[in-house]
Amino acid sequence: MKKIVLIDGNSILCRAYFGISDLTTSKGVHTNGLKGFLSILLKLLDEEKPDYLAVAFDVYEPTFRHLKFKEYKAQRKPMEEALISQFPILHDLLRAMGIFVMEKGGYEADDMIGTAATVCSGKGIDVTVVSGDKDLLQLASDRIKIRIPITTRGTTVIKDYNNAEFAAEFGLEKPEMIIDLKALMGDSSDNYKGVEGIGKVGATKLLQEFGSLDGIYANIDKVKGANHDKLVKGKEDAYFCKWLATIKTDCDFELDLEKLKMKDIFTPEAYAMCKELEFKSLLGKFSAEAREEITNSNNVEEEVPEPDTLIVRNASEFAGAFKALCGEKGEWAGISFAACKETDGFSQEIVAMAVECGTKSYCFLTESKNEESLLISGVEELVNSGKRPVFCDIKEVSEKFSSMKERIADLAIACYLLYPGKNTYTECDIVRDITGRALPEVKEVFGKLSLAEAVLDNSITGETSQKAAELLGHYAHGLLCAAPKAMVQLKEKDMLELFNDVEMPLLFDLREMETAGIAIDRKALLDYGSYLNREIEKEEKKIYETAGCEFNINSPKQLGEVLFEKLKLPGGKKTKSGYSTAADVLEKLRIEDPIADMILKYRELTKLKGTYADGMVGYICPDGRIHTKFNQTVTMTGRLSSADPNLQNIPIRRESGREIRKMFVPGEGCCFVDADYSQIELRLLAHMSGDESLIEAYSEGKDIHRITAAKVFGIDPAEVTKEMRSNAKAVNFGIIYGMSSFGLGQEINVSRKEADGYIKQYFATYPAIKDYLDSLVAFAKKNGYAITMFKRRRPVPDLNASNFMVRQAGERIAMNSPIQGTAADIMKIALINVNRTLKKKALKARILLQVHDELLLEVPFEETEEVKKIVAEEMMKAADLKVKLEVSVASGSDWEAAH
DNA sequence: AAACTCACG
DNA sequence: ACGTACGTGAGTTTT
Repeated sequence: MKKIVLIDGNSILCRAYFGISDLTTSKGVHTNGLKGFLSILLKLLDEEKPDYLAVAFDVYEPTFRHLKFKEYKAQRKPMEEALISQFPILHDLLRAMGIFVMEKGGYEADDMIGTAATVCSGKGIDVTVVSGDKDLLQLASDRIKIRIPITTRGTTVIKDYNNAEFAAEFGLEKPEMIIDLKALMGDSSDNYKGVEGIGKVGATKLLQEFGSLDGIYANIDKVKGANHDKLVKGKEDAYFCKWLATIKTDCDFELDLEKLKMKDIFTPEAYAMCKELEFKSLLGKFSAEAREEITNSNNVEEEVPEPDTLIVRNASEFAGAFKALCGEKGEWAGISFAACKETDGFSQEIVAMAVECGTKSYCFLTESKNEESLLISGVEELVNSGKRPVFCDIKEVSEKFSSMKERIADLAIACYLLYPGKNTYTECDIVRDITGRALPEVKEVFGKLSLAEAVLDNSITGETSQKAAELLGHYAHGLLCAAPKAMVQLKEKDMLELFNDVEMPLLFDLREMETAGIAIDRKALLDYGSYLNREIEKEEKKIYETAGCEFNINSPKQLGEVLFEKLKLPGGKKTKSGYSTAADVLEKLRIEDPIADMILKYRELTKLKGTYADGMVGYICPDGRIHTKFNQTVTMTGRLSSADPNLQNIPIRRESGREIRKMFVPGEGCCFVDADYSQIELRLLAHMSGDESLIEAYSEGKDIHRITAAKVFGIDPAEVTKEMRSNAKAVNFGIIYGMSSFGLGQEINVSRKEADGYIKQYFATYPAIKDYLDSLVAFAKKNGYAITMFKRRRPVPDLNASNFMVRQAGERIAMNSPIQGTAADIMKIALINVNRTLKKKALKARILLQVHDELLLEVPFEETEEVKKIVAEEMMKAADLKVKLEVSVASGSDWEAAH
């Protein structure tokens, strides 16, 4: 049996466009709709594996049904430019993929699909029609399946309809009855009203009784009550809408199935377009041949001619090469390198390094540790001759270059400041974003091999390492070209200080923290792990008994079935693939069934064991310490992130979890000093909004949540109850998050309306805050980005989006980012200054961790008091605000005790 | 690879 | 009628 897929191009592109938040290439081409379209297309092809494929588009002509309806044109909003611009690109992309595009002047996509579907099903071909429009459902039959993708939260689920499924959803017998349904109820998205006063429910009832529109009017006397008059009055509209909604199945065009035959869509042309559109995740799907053809035909114009990279394998020639580089003109030395992991688990060894200055380019390949140090001193020489080395992502080897840290620029970080929110900051990304030049990714050239592995490849021909050296040369060249441009862009955006005085120095401090690592009590961890194991087994047994069956509690799918089907507990669908079993749902089920508590307990225990007890053990290095990575180019707001393992989410809120925290311990002869900002974000809100009453509350050292509660509830601070205070606290948090009444209500378990009252009261109490938050949204709307006190920017998408949800999300981002981001800036400054002071005073204390508003240090006992003072002071004076930045400092013999 | 859940600020 | 707090990373299951 042959199979054909017919796609309604207009409708799917529009759906994708409105379903996915704005996305542009580095050149500003909008691609969100295209991306969504492609992901739907690929998913479909994967599922359907059709023999034939066509995508239909409208070609607008005045003969179109909907245009004949006068109001259509008048009331329908014009399509946005960002959407319109994606149509021609989609056409090109489909052609590049060898996919047949169906379009013919005077025909709507609907009608061509209707016709093609009818013709094909007549020929005994299975038909799948894909559209975002439910009108198409009228075509459904046993041989014609309609699939409607629904994009929510950036992801797409495809809903299928054949005869039976249609009946189940609409309560109507035959799919073609949707025409009459629409005739009666109208279609708001296409802006026609049908019979006034009759909606979905009424229309369905009428059709169930009379079978069709004709049936209703033939028996109009049998219709009683208000509906009778409505129907009589709206008869003309109804038949007009019926005509509008009816899809033609007899268009006059030839369907040449030969042209619709599926071929390989991953062509070289498609590869070129995907690359241009920066659909990186897609590139991997193309074969090597498809990629090859295009890289060869890819000749970009060069501003600076790229010198050939000379490969230097002989250590005795290293010095001469560096000397030659020193003699070149220009401020910058572009440097790319390949490094491989050492056995200690956190160091790296540089095995190859390409350096380009002016017109000379060398790639040094090392054979021993000794040669690595020759490279470092070579770079030092370059710096001494006045050059500034420019790297991409130097942090993990930065300690090797610490003698010249003031001169180094890391373009990965520059690029992060200029374009935060990108997934990666590889040489290729940076060079493309800053200079527009395309370079191949390591992955594209070497596949699974890392760059260092390619360098070290010792096959007889040496071809692989040769290739790696050349690639490094290209990267060094790209960095050299990009460096001055990046600096200009930073200057234009007033971020040079942030770059030079905060982010660049910080990188070296972060590396010191990573290198220091933190000691953990391995035995205690293992003991706790086995204790947890016993508890988990107990809880597991109880759950199986209560449920009356054994199942995988970790599987939300199975758990959902047990809770909501077997045990019939109340709770509807919440996620797209079934029931939600998240903590807040289970929380509400506690009164219904004790199993909810058991599952919560089980989750708590397994989380502790899996992620923390067992999880941490796997990260302990030979030195007995855990060396996390502090990522500096990940978050949208300017915060750091921690990974491998994440030490910024070690439990603290619950007693059982605090046990884990107790196992983080100081090294020999040391204690921990822990310092954290108290309510830094709220204090920043007070400062940045300039709200007098909030500033005053802080300067008088008052309990801010209590004060807020008193003001919001209009009572004396002394009368504030525990519950009122905790609700006010939630309001204060909500403000920082750009709160909605729904979200607040959810959080503190009151109705949306009640929450709305709190918010109104809050803003009445602190009017300057309302004005300030509005001004943040206005700023972002005007400029397209949010900004922190220290000039860090974050693009804010979609403040003009037509989709209400998307727009609201944008507003929350506009309000939250300056606050969260400024707090992050201040902590970074504090961290740098603390470390600087420790070194100046030749103290042995070391910073180990940063947890957003907290610093954890390992301090020799004798330094404790001095370090406590230094940390508190440096943190407090990291920024000069209208309110004092309060810092609480403590010391202790484990992390829990010190906090 | 994506979805879900949950740990932290 | 929609379906919601801001910012992360990791482990498990499902596709």
